[in-house]
Amino acid sequence: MIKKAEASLPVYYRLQVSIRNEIESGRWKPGEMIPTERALAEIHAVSVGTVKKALLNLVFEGYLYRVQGKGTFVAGTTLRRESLRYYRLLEHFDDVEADLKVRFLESSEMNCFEPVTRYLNLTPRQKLYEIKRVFLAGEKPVAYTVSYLPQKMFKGLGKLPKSLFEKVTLYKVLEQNYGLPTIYNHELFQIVPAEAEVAGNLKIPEQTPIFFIEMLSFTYKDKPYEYRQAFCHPGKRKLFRET
Amino acid sequence: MIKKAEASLPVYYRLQVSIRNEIESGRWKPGEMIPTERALAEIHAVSVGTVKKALLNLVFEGYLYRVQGKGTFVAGTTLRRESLRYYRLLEHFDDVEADLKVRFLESSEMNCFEPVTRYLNLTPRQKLYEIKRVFLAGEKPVAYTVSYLPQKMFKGLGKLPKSLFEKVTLYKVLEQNYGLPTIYNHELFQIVPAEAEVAGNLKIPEQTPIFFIEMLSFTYKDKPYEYRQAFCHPGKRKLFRET
DNA sequence: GCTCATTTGTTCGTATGTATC
DNA sequence: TGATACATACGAACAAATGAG
Repeated sequence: MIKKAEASLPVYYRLQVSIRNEIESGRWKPGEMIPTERALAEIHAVSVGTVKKALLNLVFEGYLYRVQGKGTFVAGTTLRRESLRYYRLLEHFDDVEADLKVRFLESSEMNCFEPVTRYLNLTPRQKLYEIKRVFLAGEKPVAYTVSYLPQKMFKGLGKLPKSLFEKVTLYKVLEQNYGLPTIYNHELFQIVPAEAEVAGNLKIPEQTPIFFIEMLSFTYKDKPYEYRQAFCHPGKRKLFRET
Repeated sequence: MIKKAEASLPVYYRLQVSIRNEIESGRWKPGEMIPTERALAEIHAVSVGTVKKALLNLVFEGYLYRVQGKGTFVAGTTLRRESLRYYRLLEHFDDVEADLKVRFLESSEMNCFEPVTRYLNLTPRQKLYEIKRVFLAGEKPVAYTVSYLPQKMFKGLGKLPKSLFEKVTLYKVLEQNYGLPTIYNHELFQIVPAEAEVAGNLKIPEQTPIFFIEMLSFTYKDKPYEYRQAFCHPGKRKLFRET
C-alpha cells in the first residue's frame, strides 16, 4: 500500500528521486549513459514529457548531462576547479589568472586521529591515507596541502603512480578510479604563523602569517570523504573568489 | 532584417532574453508581478508551454520566482546572506553559527580615487559615498568595513536614517530603495597587519595580522556598484565558506 | 561525402489538478 | 464559491545532432 503523502507527489518528481537514488547507489558510474527517454517512459509507464522533466531537473541538480543525438549521462565532479585552484591567484580584480603546477611529495598510511575521525564519520580503528602536495605558481611555491582520505573507501590509492597526481586534479583521480564525484565542500579560514614544515615547503621564514584553510569535501548523500589542510602564501598575489 | 544567427535561436530562448532585458531595464521592480503566462503567450504569439519554459529558465537564473495561484514575480538579491555574514564564523566544521550585529559608524561623500574609479567604471570627476561599519559577534568586534558606492546611482543615500543600516543588510537597503538586486560578487583575500584605524575599531593591537578582503558587488548586466574593503579578525573562530 | 537509425531538443495543443484571493 | 494563475501530464510532430555504415 502506498502512503497518501507519497501518492500525492508528482509523477515526474517520484521518477526524479528514483533515478537520483540509482545514481547515488552507483548503478551507473560518472560518464556512463543511462536509458533513453523512450525506454524510461516505457519502463515506468509514463509519457516522454514526464521523463524529460525529471531528467532536466536532474541536469539542474548536477547529476546528469545530456547530449543531443547521443544520450543522457551521469555527471562527475560538479566543482569547476580543484580546491586551491578554485581560489585563483590575482593581484587585482582585473588581473589575469596565474596557473599552477602541482608537485606530489609523498603518500603514506596512518591511524585515524581527531578531528579527522569525527569529520569523516570514521571509527577510531580505521586507517587513513595521507597525501602531501605543493602547488607552484611559476617556480614559487604558493600552497602546501595535506589530505586525509579513508583507506576503506579508496583501496589501492597508495599504489597509483605518483605522476598521475601531478597531471590531473585529486578530484579527477578519485572520480575516475573510484566513481566518486565531488558535489560540494566546506572551508574554514584562519591566519596562522608558518611552522617549520610548512615554512620549509613554502620557502618562507618561519612564523610568517599565512592562510590556513581546512577543507572538507563531500560526495553523494552528503558523505564526507576528504579532510584537507592547506597552507597558502600567495606572495604579492591575492586569493580570488567568485560568488 | 533578422540575422540568421538570431532567427535560428529557439523561440523560448529569444523570449527568455527579451523578458530578461525588460527586467534589467527596470520595467518591473523586484517584487512586482509580470504578465501571466496566457498574456505573454498572446502578446508574443506562442504557445503557453513555450512561455512556461522561458519563465522557468528565468526562475533558474534567479530573475523570477513563481507562486501557484498568484503569479510570476521579479526576484530581488540572489545572494543568500550578506557579504561578511555569508562568511559564517565557526570554531569547527560542526560548530554552531555565531550571529552578528551591525554598528553603523559614519557615511560621507568624497571624490573618486584609484582603484575604485577603475573597478566601478567611473570617471575621475564622479563622487562616491563612503560608508563605515563594524560587525560585532556578541560584544566583540570581528569586522570593520568601508564601502564605496557611486553617488550618481544612489542619490540621497546619505539622507537615509542610520538605524536602517543596522536593521537590514546593505544589500536590502539598496534593493528596496533603488530597485537594484545583487547578482554576484568577487573577492580578493589578503593577510595584512592592522593599521591604527583598523586596530582601533577591532580593538586589537596594531600590526596584528588580519584578513583584508576586497569585495566588488555586481547587479544586472554585470554592472559593478559597490567596492568594499573588509578587515576581519574572527578571534578564536574561523571564517566558514560553503561551495 | 552521404544516408540512415537513434537520441535529444523544440513547439504545439489539450485536459485536468491545485493554490490564491 | 468562483475566477484566476500556475502545475502536472499526455501526446504528437518535426528539427537537429551523433555515430555507424
